[in-house]
Amino acid sequence: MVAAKRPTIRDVAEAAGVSKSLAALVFSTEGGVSPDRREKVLEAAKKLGYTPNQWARSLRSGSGSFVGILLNDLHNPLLIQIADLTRKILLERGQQSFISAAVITEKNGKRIVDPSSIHSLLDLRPKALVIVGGLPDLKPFKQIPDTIPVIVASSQASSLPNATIVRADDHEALRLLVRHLIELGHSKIAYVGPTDSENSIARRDAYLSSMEFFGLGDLAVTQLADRFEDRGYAAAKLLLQGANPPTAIVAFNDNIAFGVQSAVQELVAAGRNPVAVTGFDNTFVAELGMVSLTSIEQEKEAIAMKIAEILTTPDGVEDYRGQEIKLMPRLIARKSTFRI
Amino acid sequence: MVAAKRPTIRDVAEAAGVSKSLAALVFSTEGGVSPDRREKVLEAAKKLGYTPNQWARSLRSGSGSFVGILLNDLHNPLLIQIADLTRKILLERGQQSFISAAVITEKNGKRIVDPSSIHSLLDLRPKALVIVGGLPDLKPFKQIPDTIPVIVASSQASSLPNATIVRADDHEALRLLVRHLIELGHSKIAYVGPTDSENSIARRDAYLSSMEFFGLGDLAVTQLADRFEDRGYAAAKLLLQGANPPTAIVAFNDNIAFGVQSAVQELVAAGRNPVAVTGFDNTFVAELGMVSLTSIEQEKEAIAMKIAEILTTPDGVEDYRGQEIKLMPRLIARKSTFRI
DNA sequence: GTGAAAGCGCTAACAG
DNA sequence: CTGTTAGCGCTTTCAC
Repeated sequence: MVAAKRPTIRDVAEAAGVSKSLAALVFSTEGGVSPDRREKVLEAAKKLGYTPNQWARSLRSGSGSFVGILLNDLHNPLLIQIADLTRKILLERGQQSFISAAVITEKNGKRIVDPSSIHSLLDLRPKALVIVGGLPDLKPFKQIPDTIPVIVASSQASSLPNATIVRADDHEALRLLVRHLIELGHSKIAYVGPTDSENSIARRDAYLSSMEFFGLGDLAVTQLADRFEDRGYAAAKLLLQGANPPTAIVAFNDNIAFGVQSAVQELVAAGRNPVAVTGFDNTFVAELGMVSLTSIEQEKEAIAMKIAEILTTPDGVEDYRGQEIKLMPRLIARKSTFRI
Repeated sequence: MVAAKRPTIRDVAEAAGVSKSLAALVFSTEGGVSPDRREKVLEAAKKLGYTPNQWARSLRSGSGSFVGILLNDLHNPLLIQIADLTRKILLERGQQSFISAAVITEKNGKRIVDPSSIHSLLDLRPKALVIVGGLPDLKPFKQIPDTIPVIVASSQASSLPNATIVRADDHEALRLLVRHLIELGHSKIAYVGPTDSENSIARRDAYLSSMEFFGLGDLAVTQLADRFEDRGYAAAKLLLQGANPPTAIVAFNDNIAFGVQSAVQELVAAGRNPVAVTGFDNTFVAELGMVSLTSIEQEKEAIAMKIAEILTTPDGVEDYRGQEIKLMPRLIARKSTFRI
């Protein structure tokens, strides 16, 4: 709260005794200005605390020099970590980025999209856009002009045919989970999760085909649950109180798994045998000693690194346009899974 | 990915057969345009999918019509919730907002401030700025010009004398916690937390004065711990393995409390008596059945509501300038605290 | 190498 | 009520 107003290029030019355009040249090009004048301008800029207004810049030049990052769910620690890592790597490589969120999550977990914030970010004219995480429906992003490349992280995006997709291989992840449980002696392995999006349907299908793959197709059971803890809790109760209950439950994500864990914990307190539980995303909560949830690490660093690489390589965005990059997931075993 | 380019006011004007300025008038004022022409313009706008570019608008008019929200830690669920709630209420009241983050949190928890993103948001010329959450040092925000009002949520901000502060009353919160534990029969109540910021020092002091207030001043013990789970774990180990260990531990926040809980859990597994644990912030993790942590609810909705009220009331920002608004916190008792 | 002038998309102060 | 004009902060021809 100090300067009444940011200094403009004009202020700098005046202080340096040159024209506005010359001062501008100093900040936008390498050469073209005589060393002594360049020096003078930089000095004046420093004294005044001048930084170019990048928005005015992108307004004039049609496209800015920054990458826009759009976070689709502030409440999902996985997405936050991917976004933060991406930002950090880009920063290290000298690539400016600007992060924003288009989605407001309500207390009940309903996500409302604010289309004007998508507009707003686009109006800033990013040179590329990174969309982190999925939505039940990615249609709001169809308004993105073809001229700006899009990278989608950790989600499918069939409605965005030109986008580059970087995400973990769900089929491989589910195979890891099912195999892990089988190795621990389980066979009655159930699945709990939503089917409200491309992502969630694909993951459930991956569960089914993994069960099939390991010869357990007949034992496959799926139970619907929205992506929140209490829904996982309810779904698990349903499964475990039914006839022929599973000995292991694979949850769509960590959040749902936490609910499943609560349900299991209650039943154990009532004298029942424990049930193995697995999550997905390996959020920081899964790691907590009190929770200790076996989960799937989506290799957030690798995802972030890949995104940064695409964005900072010449022609990177061109080369990967429309492609889907699947990264190997990793299983993190914790106390929630055990030998039967 | 459809339109090659966003339509401008010119395109609309042309399509409607009027001048650019007349078309502009339709979007910026209520009256001043004849009904039939207004109709024509709106129709053309709809057909072309035109939306005003608000950044060009704020560039020209010196100040935009939106409120900037700056999130200081994407990894703190409390701050996210406050930000999201604020956004939602503002949206309902027709007040545009634009959210961004100036801080990148590294894996080890270190927070690095990207000053250029503060610049960037300021260059957008928000009509007001909401800073959600604190930092070890709020100095990077000193660059905010006096002309734009600042509201700080859930943090102190003595370095920003003109800012309005909306936060929970820490003294009251600590009084609630200590009293709760005393009522459960505890007296050896220790405190674990950092002292790396105004906030954290104030909270520790609030603990000390609460202990004093209840006549337990001689039993007060504080143990330093950075704001991360593993630091809480280590600090708790230290406390509990020392001579005359506490029967209850008050943690600076939920995150640290989770670590404390892990340490307690381990000792219980080894045959020791359980120790009561309390957190602060009532994040969604505290609520999980596996965790069930007694915590302090900062009344996020009340905070968000107050912020929205200040921002949407005429002269609201003026009336509250430089003031600190303390809201009553609420204790949420869960299984982590019990009768001794 | 340097400066003048035009213009990004918009608004605000004018004149018709 | 309508249209013209100038200009936000910047870049980018284009002459000098």
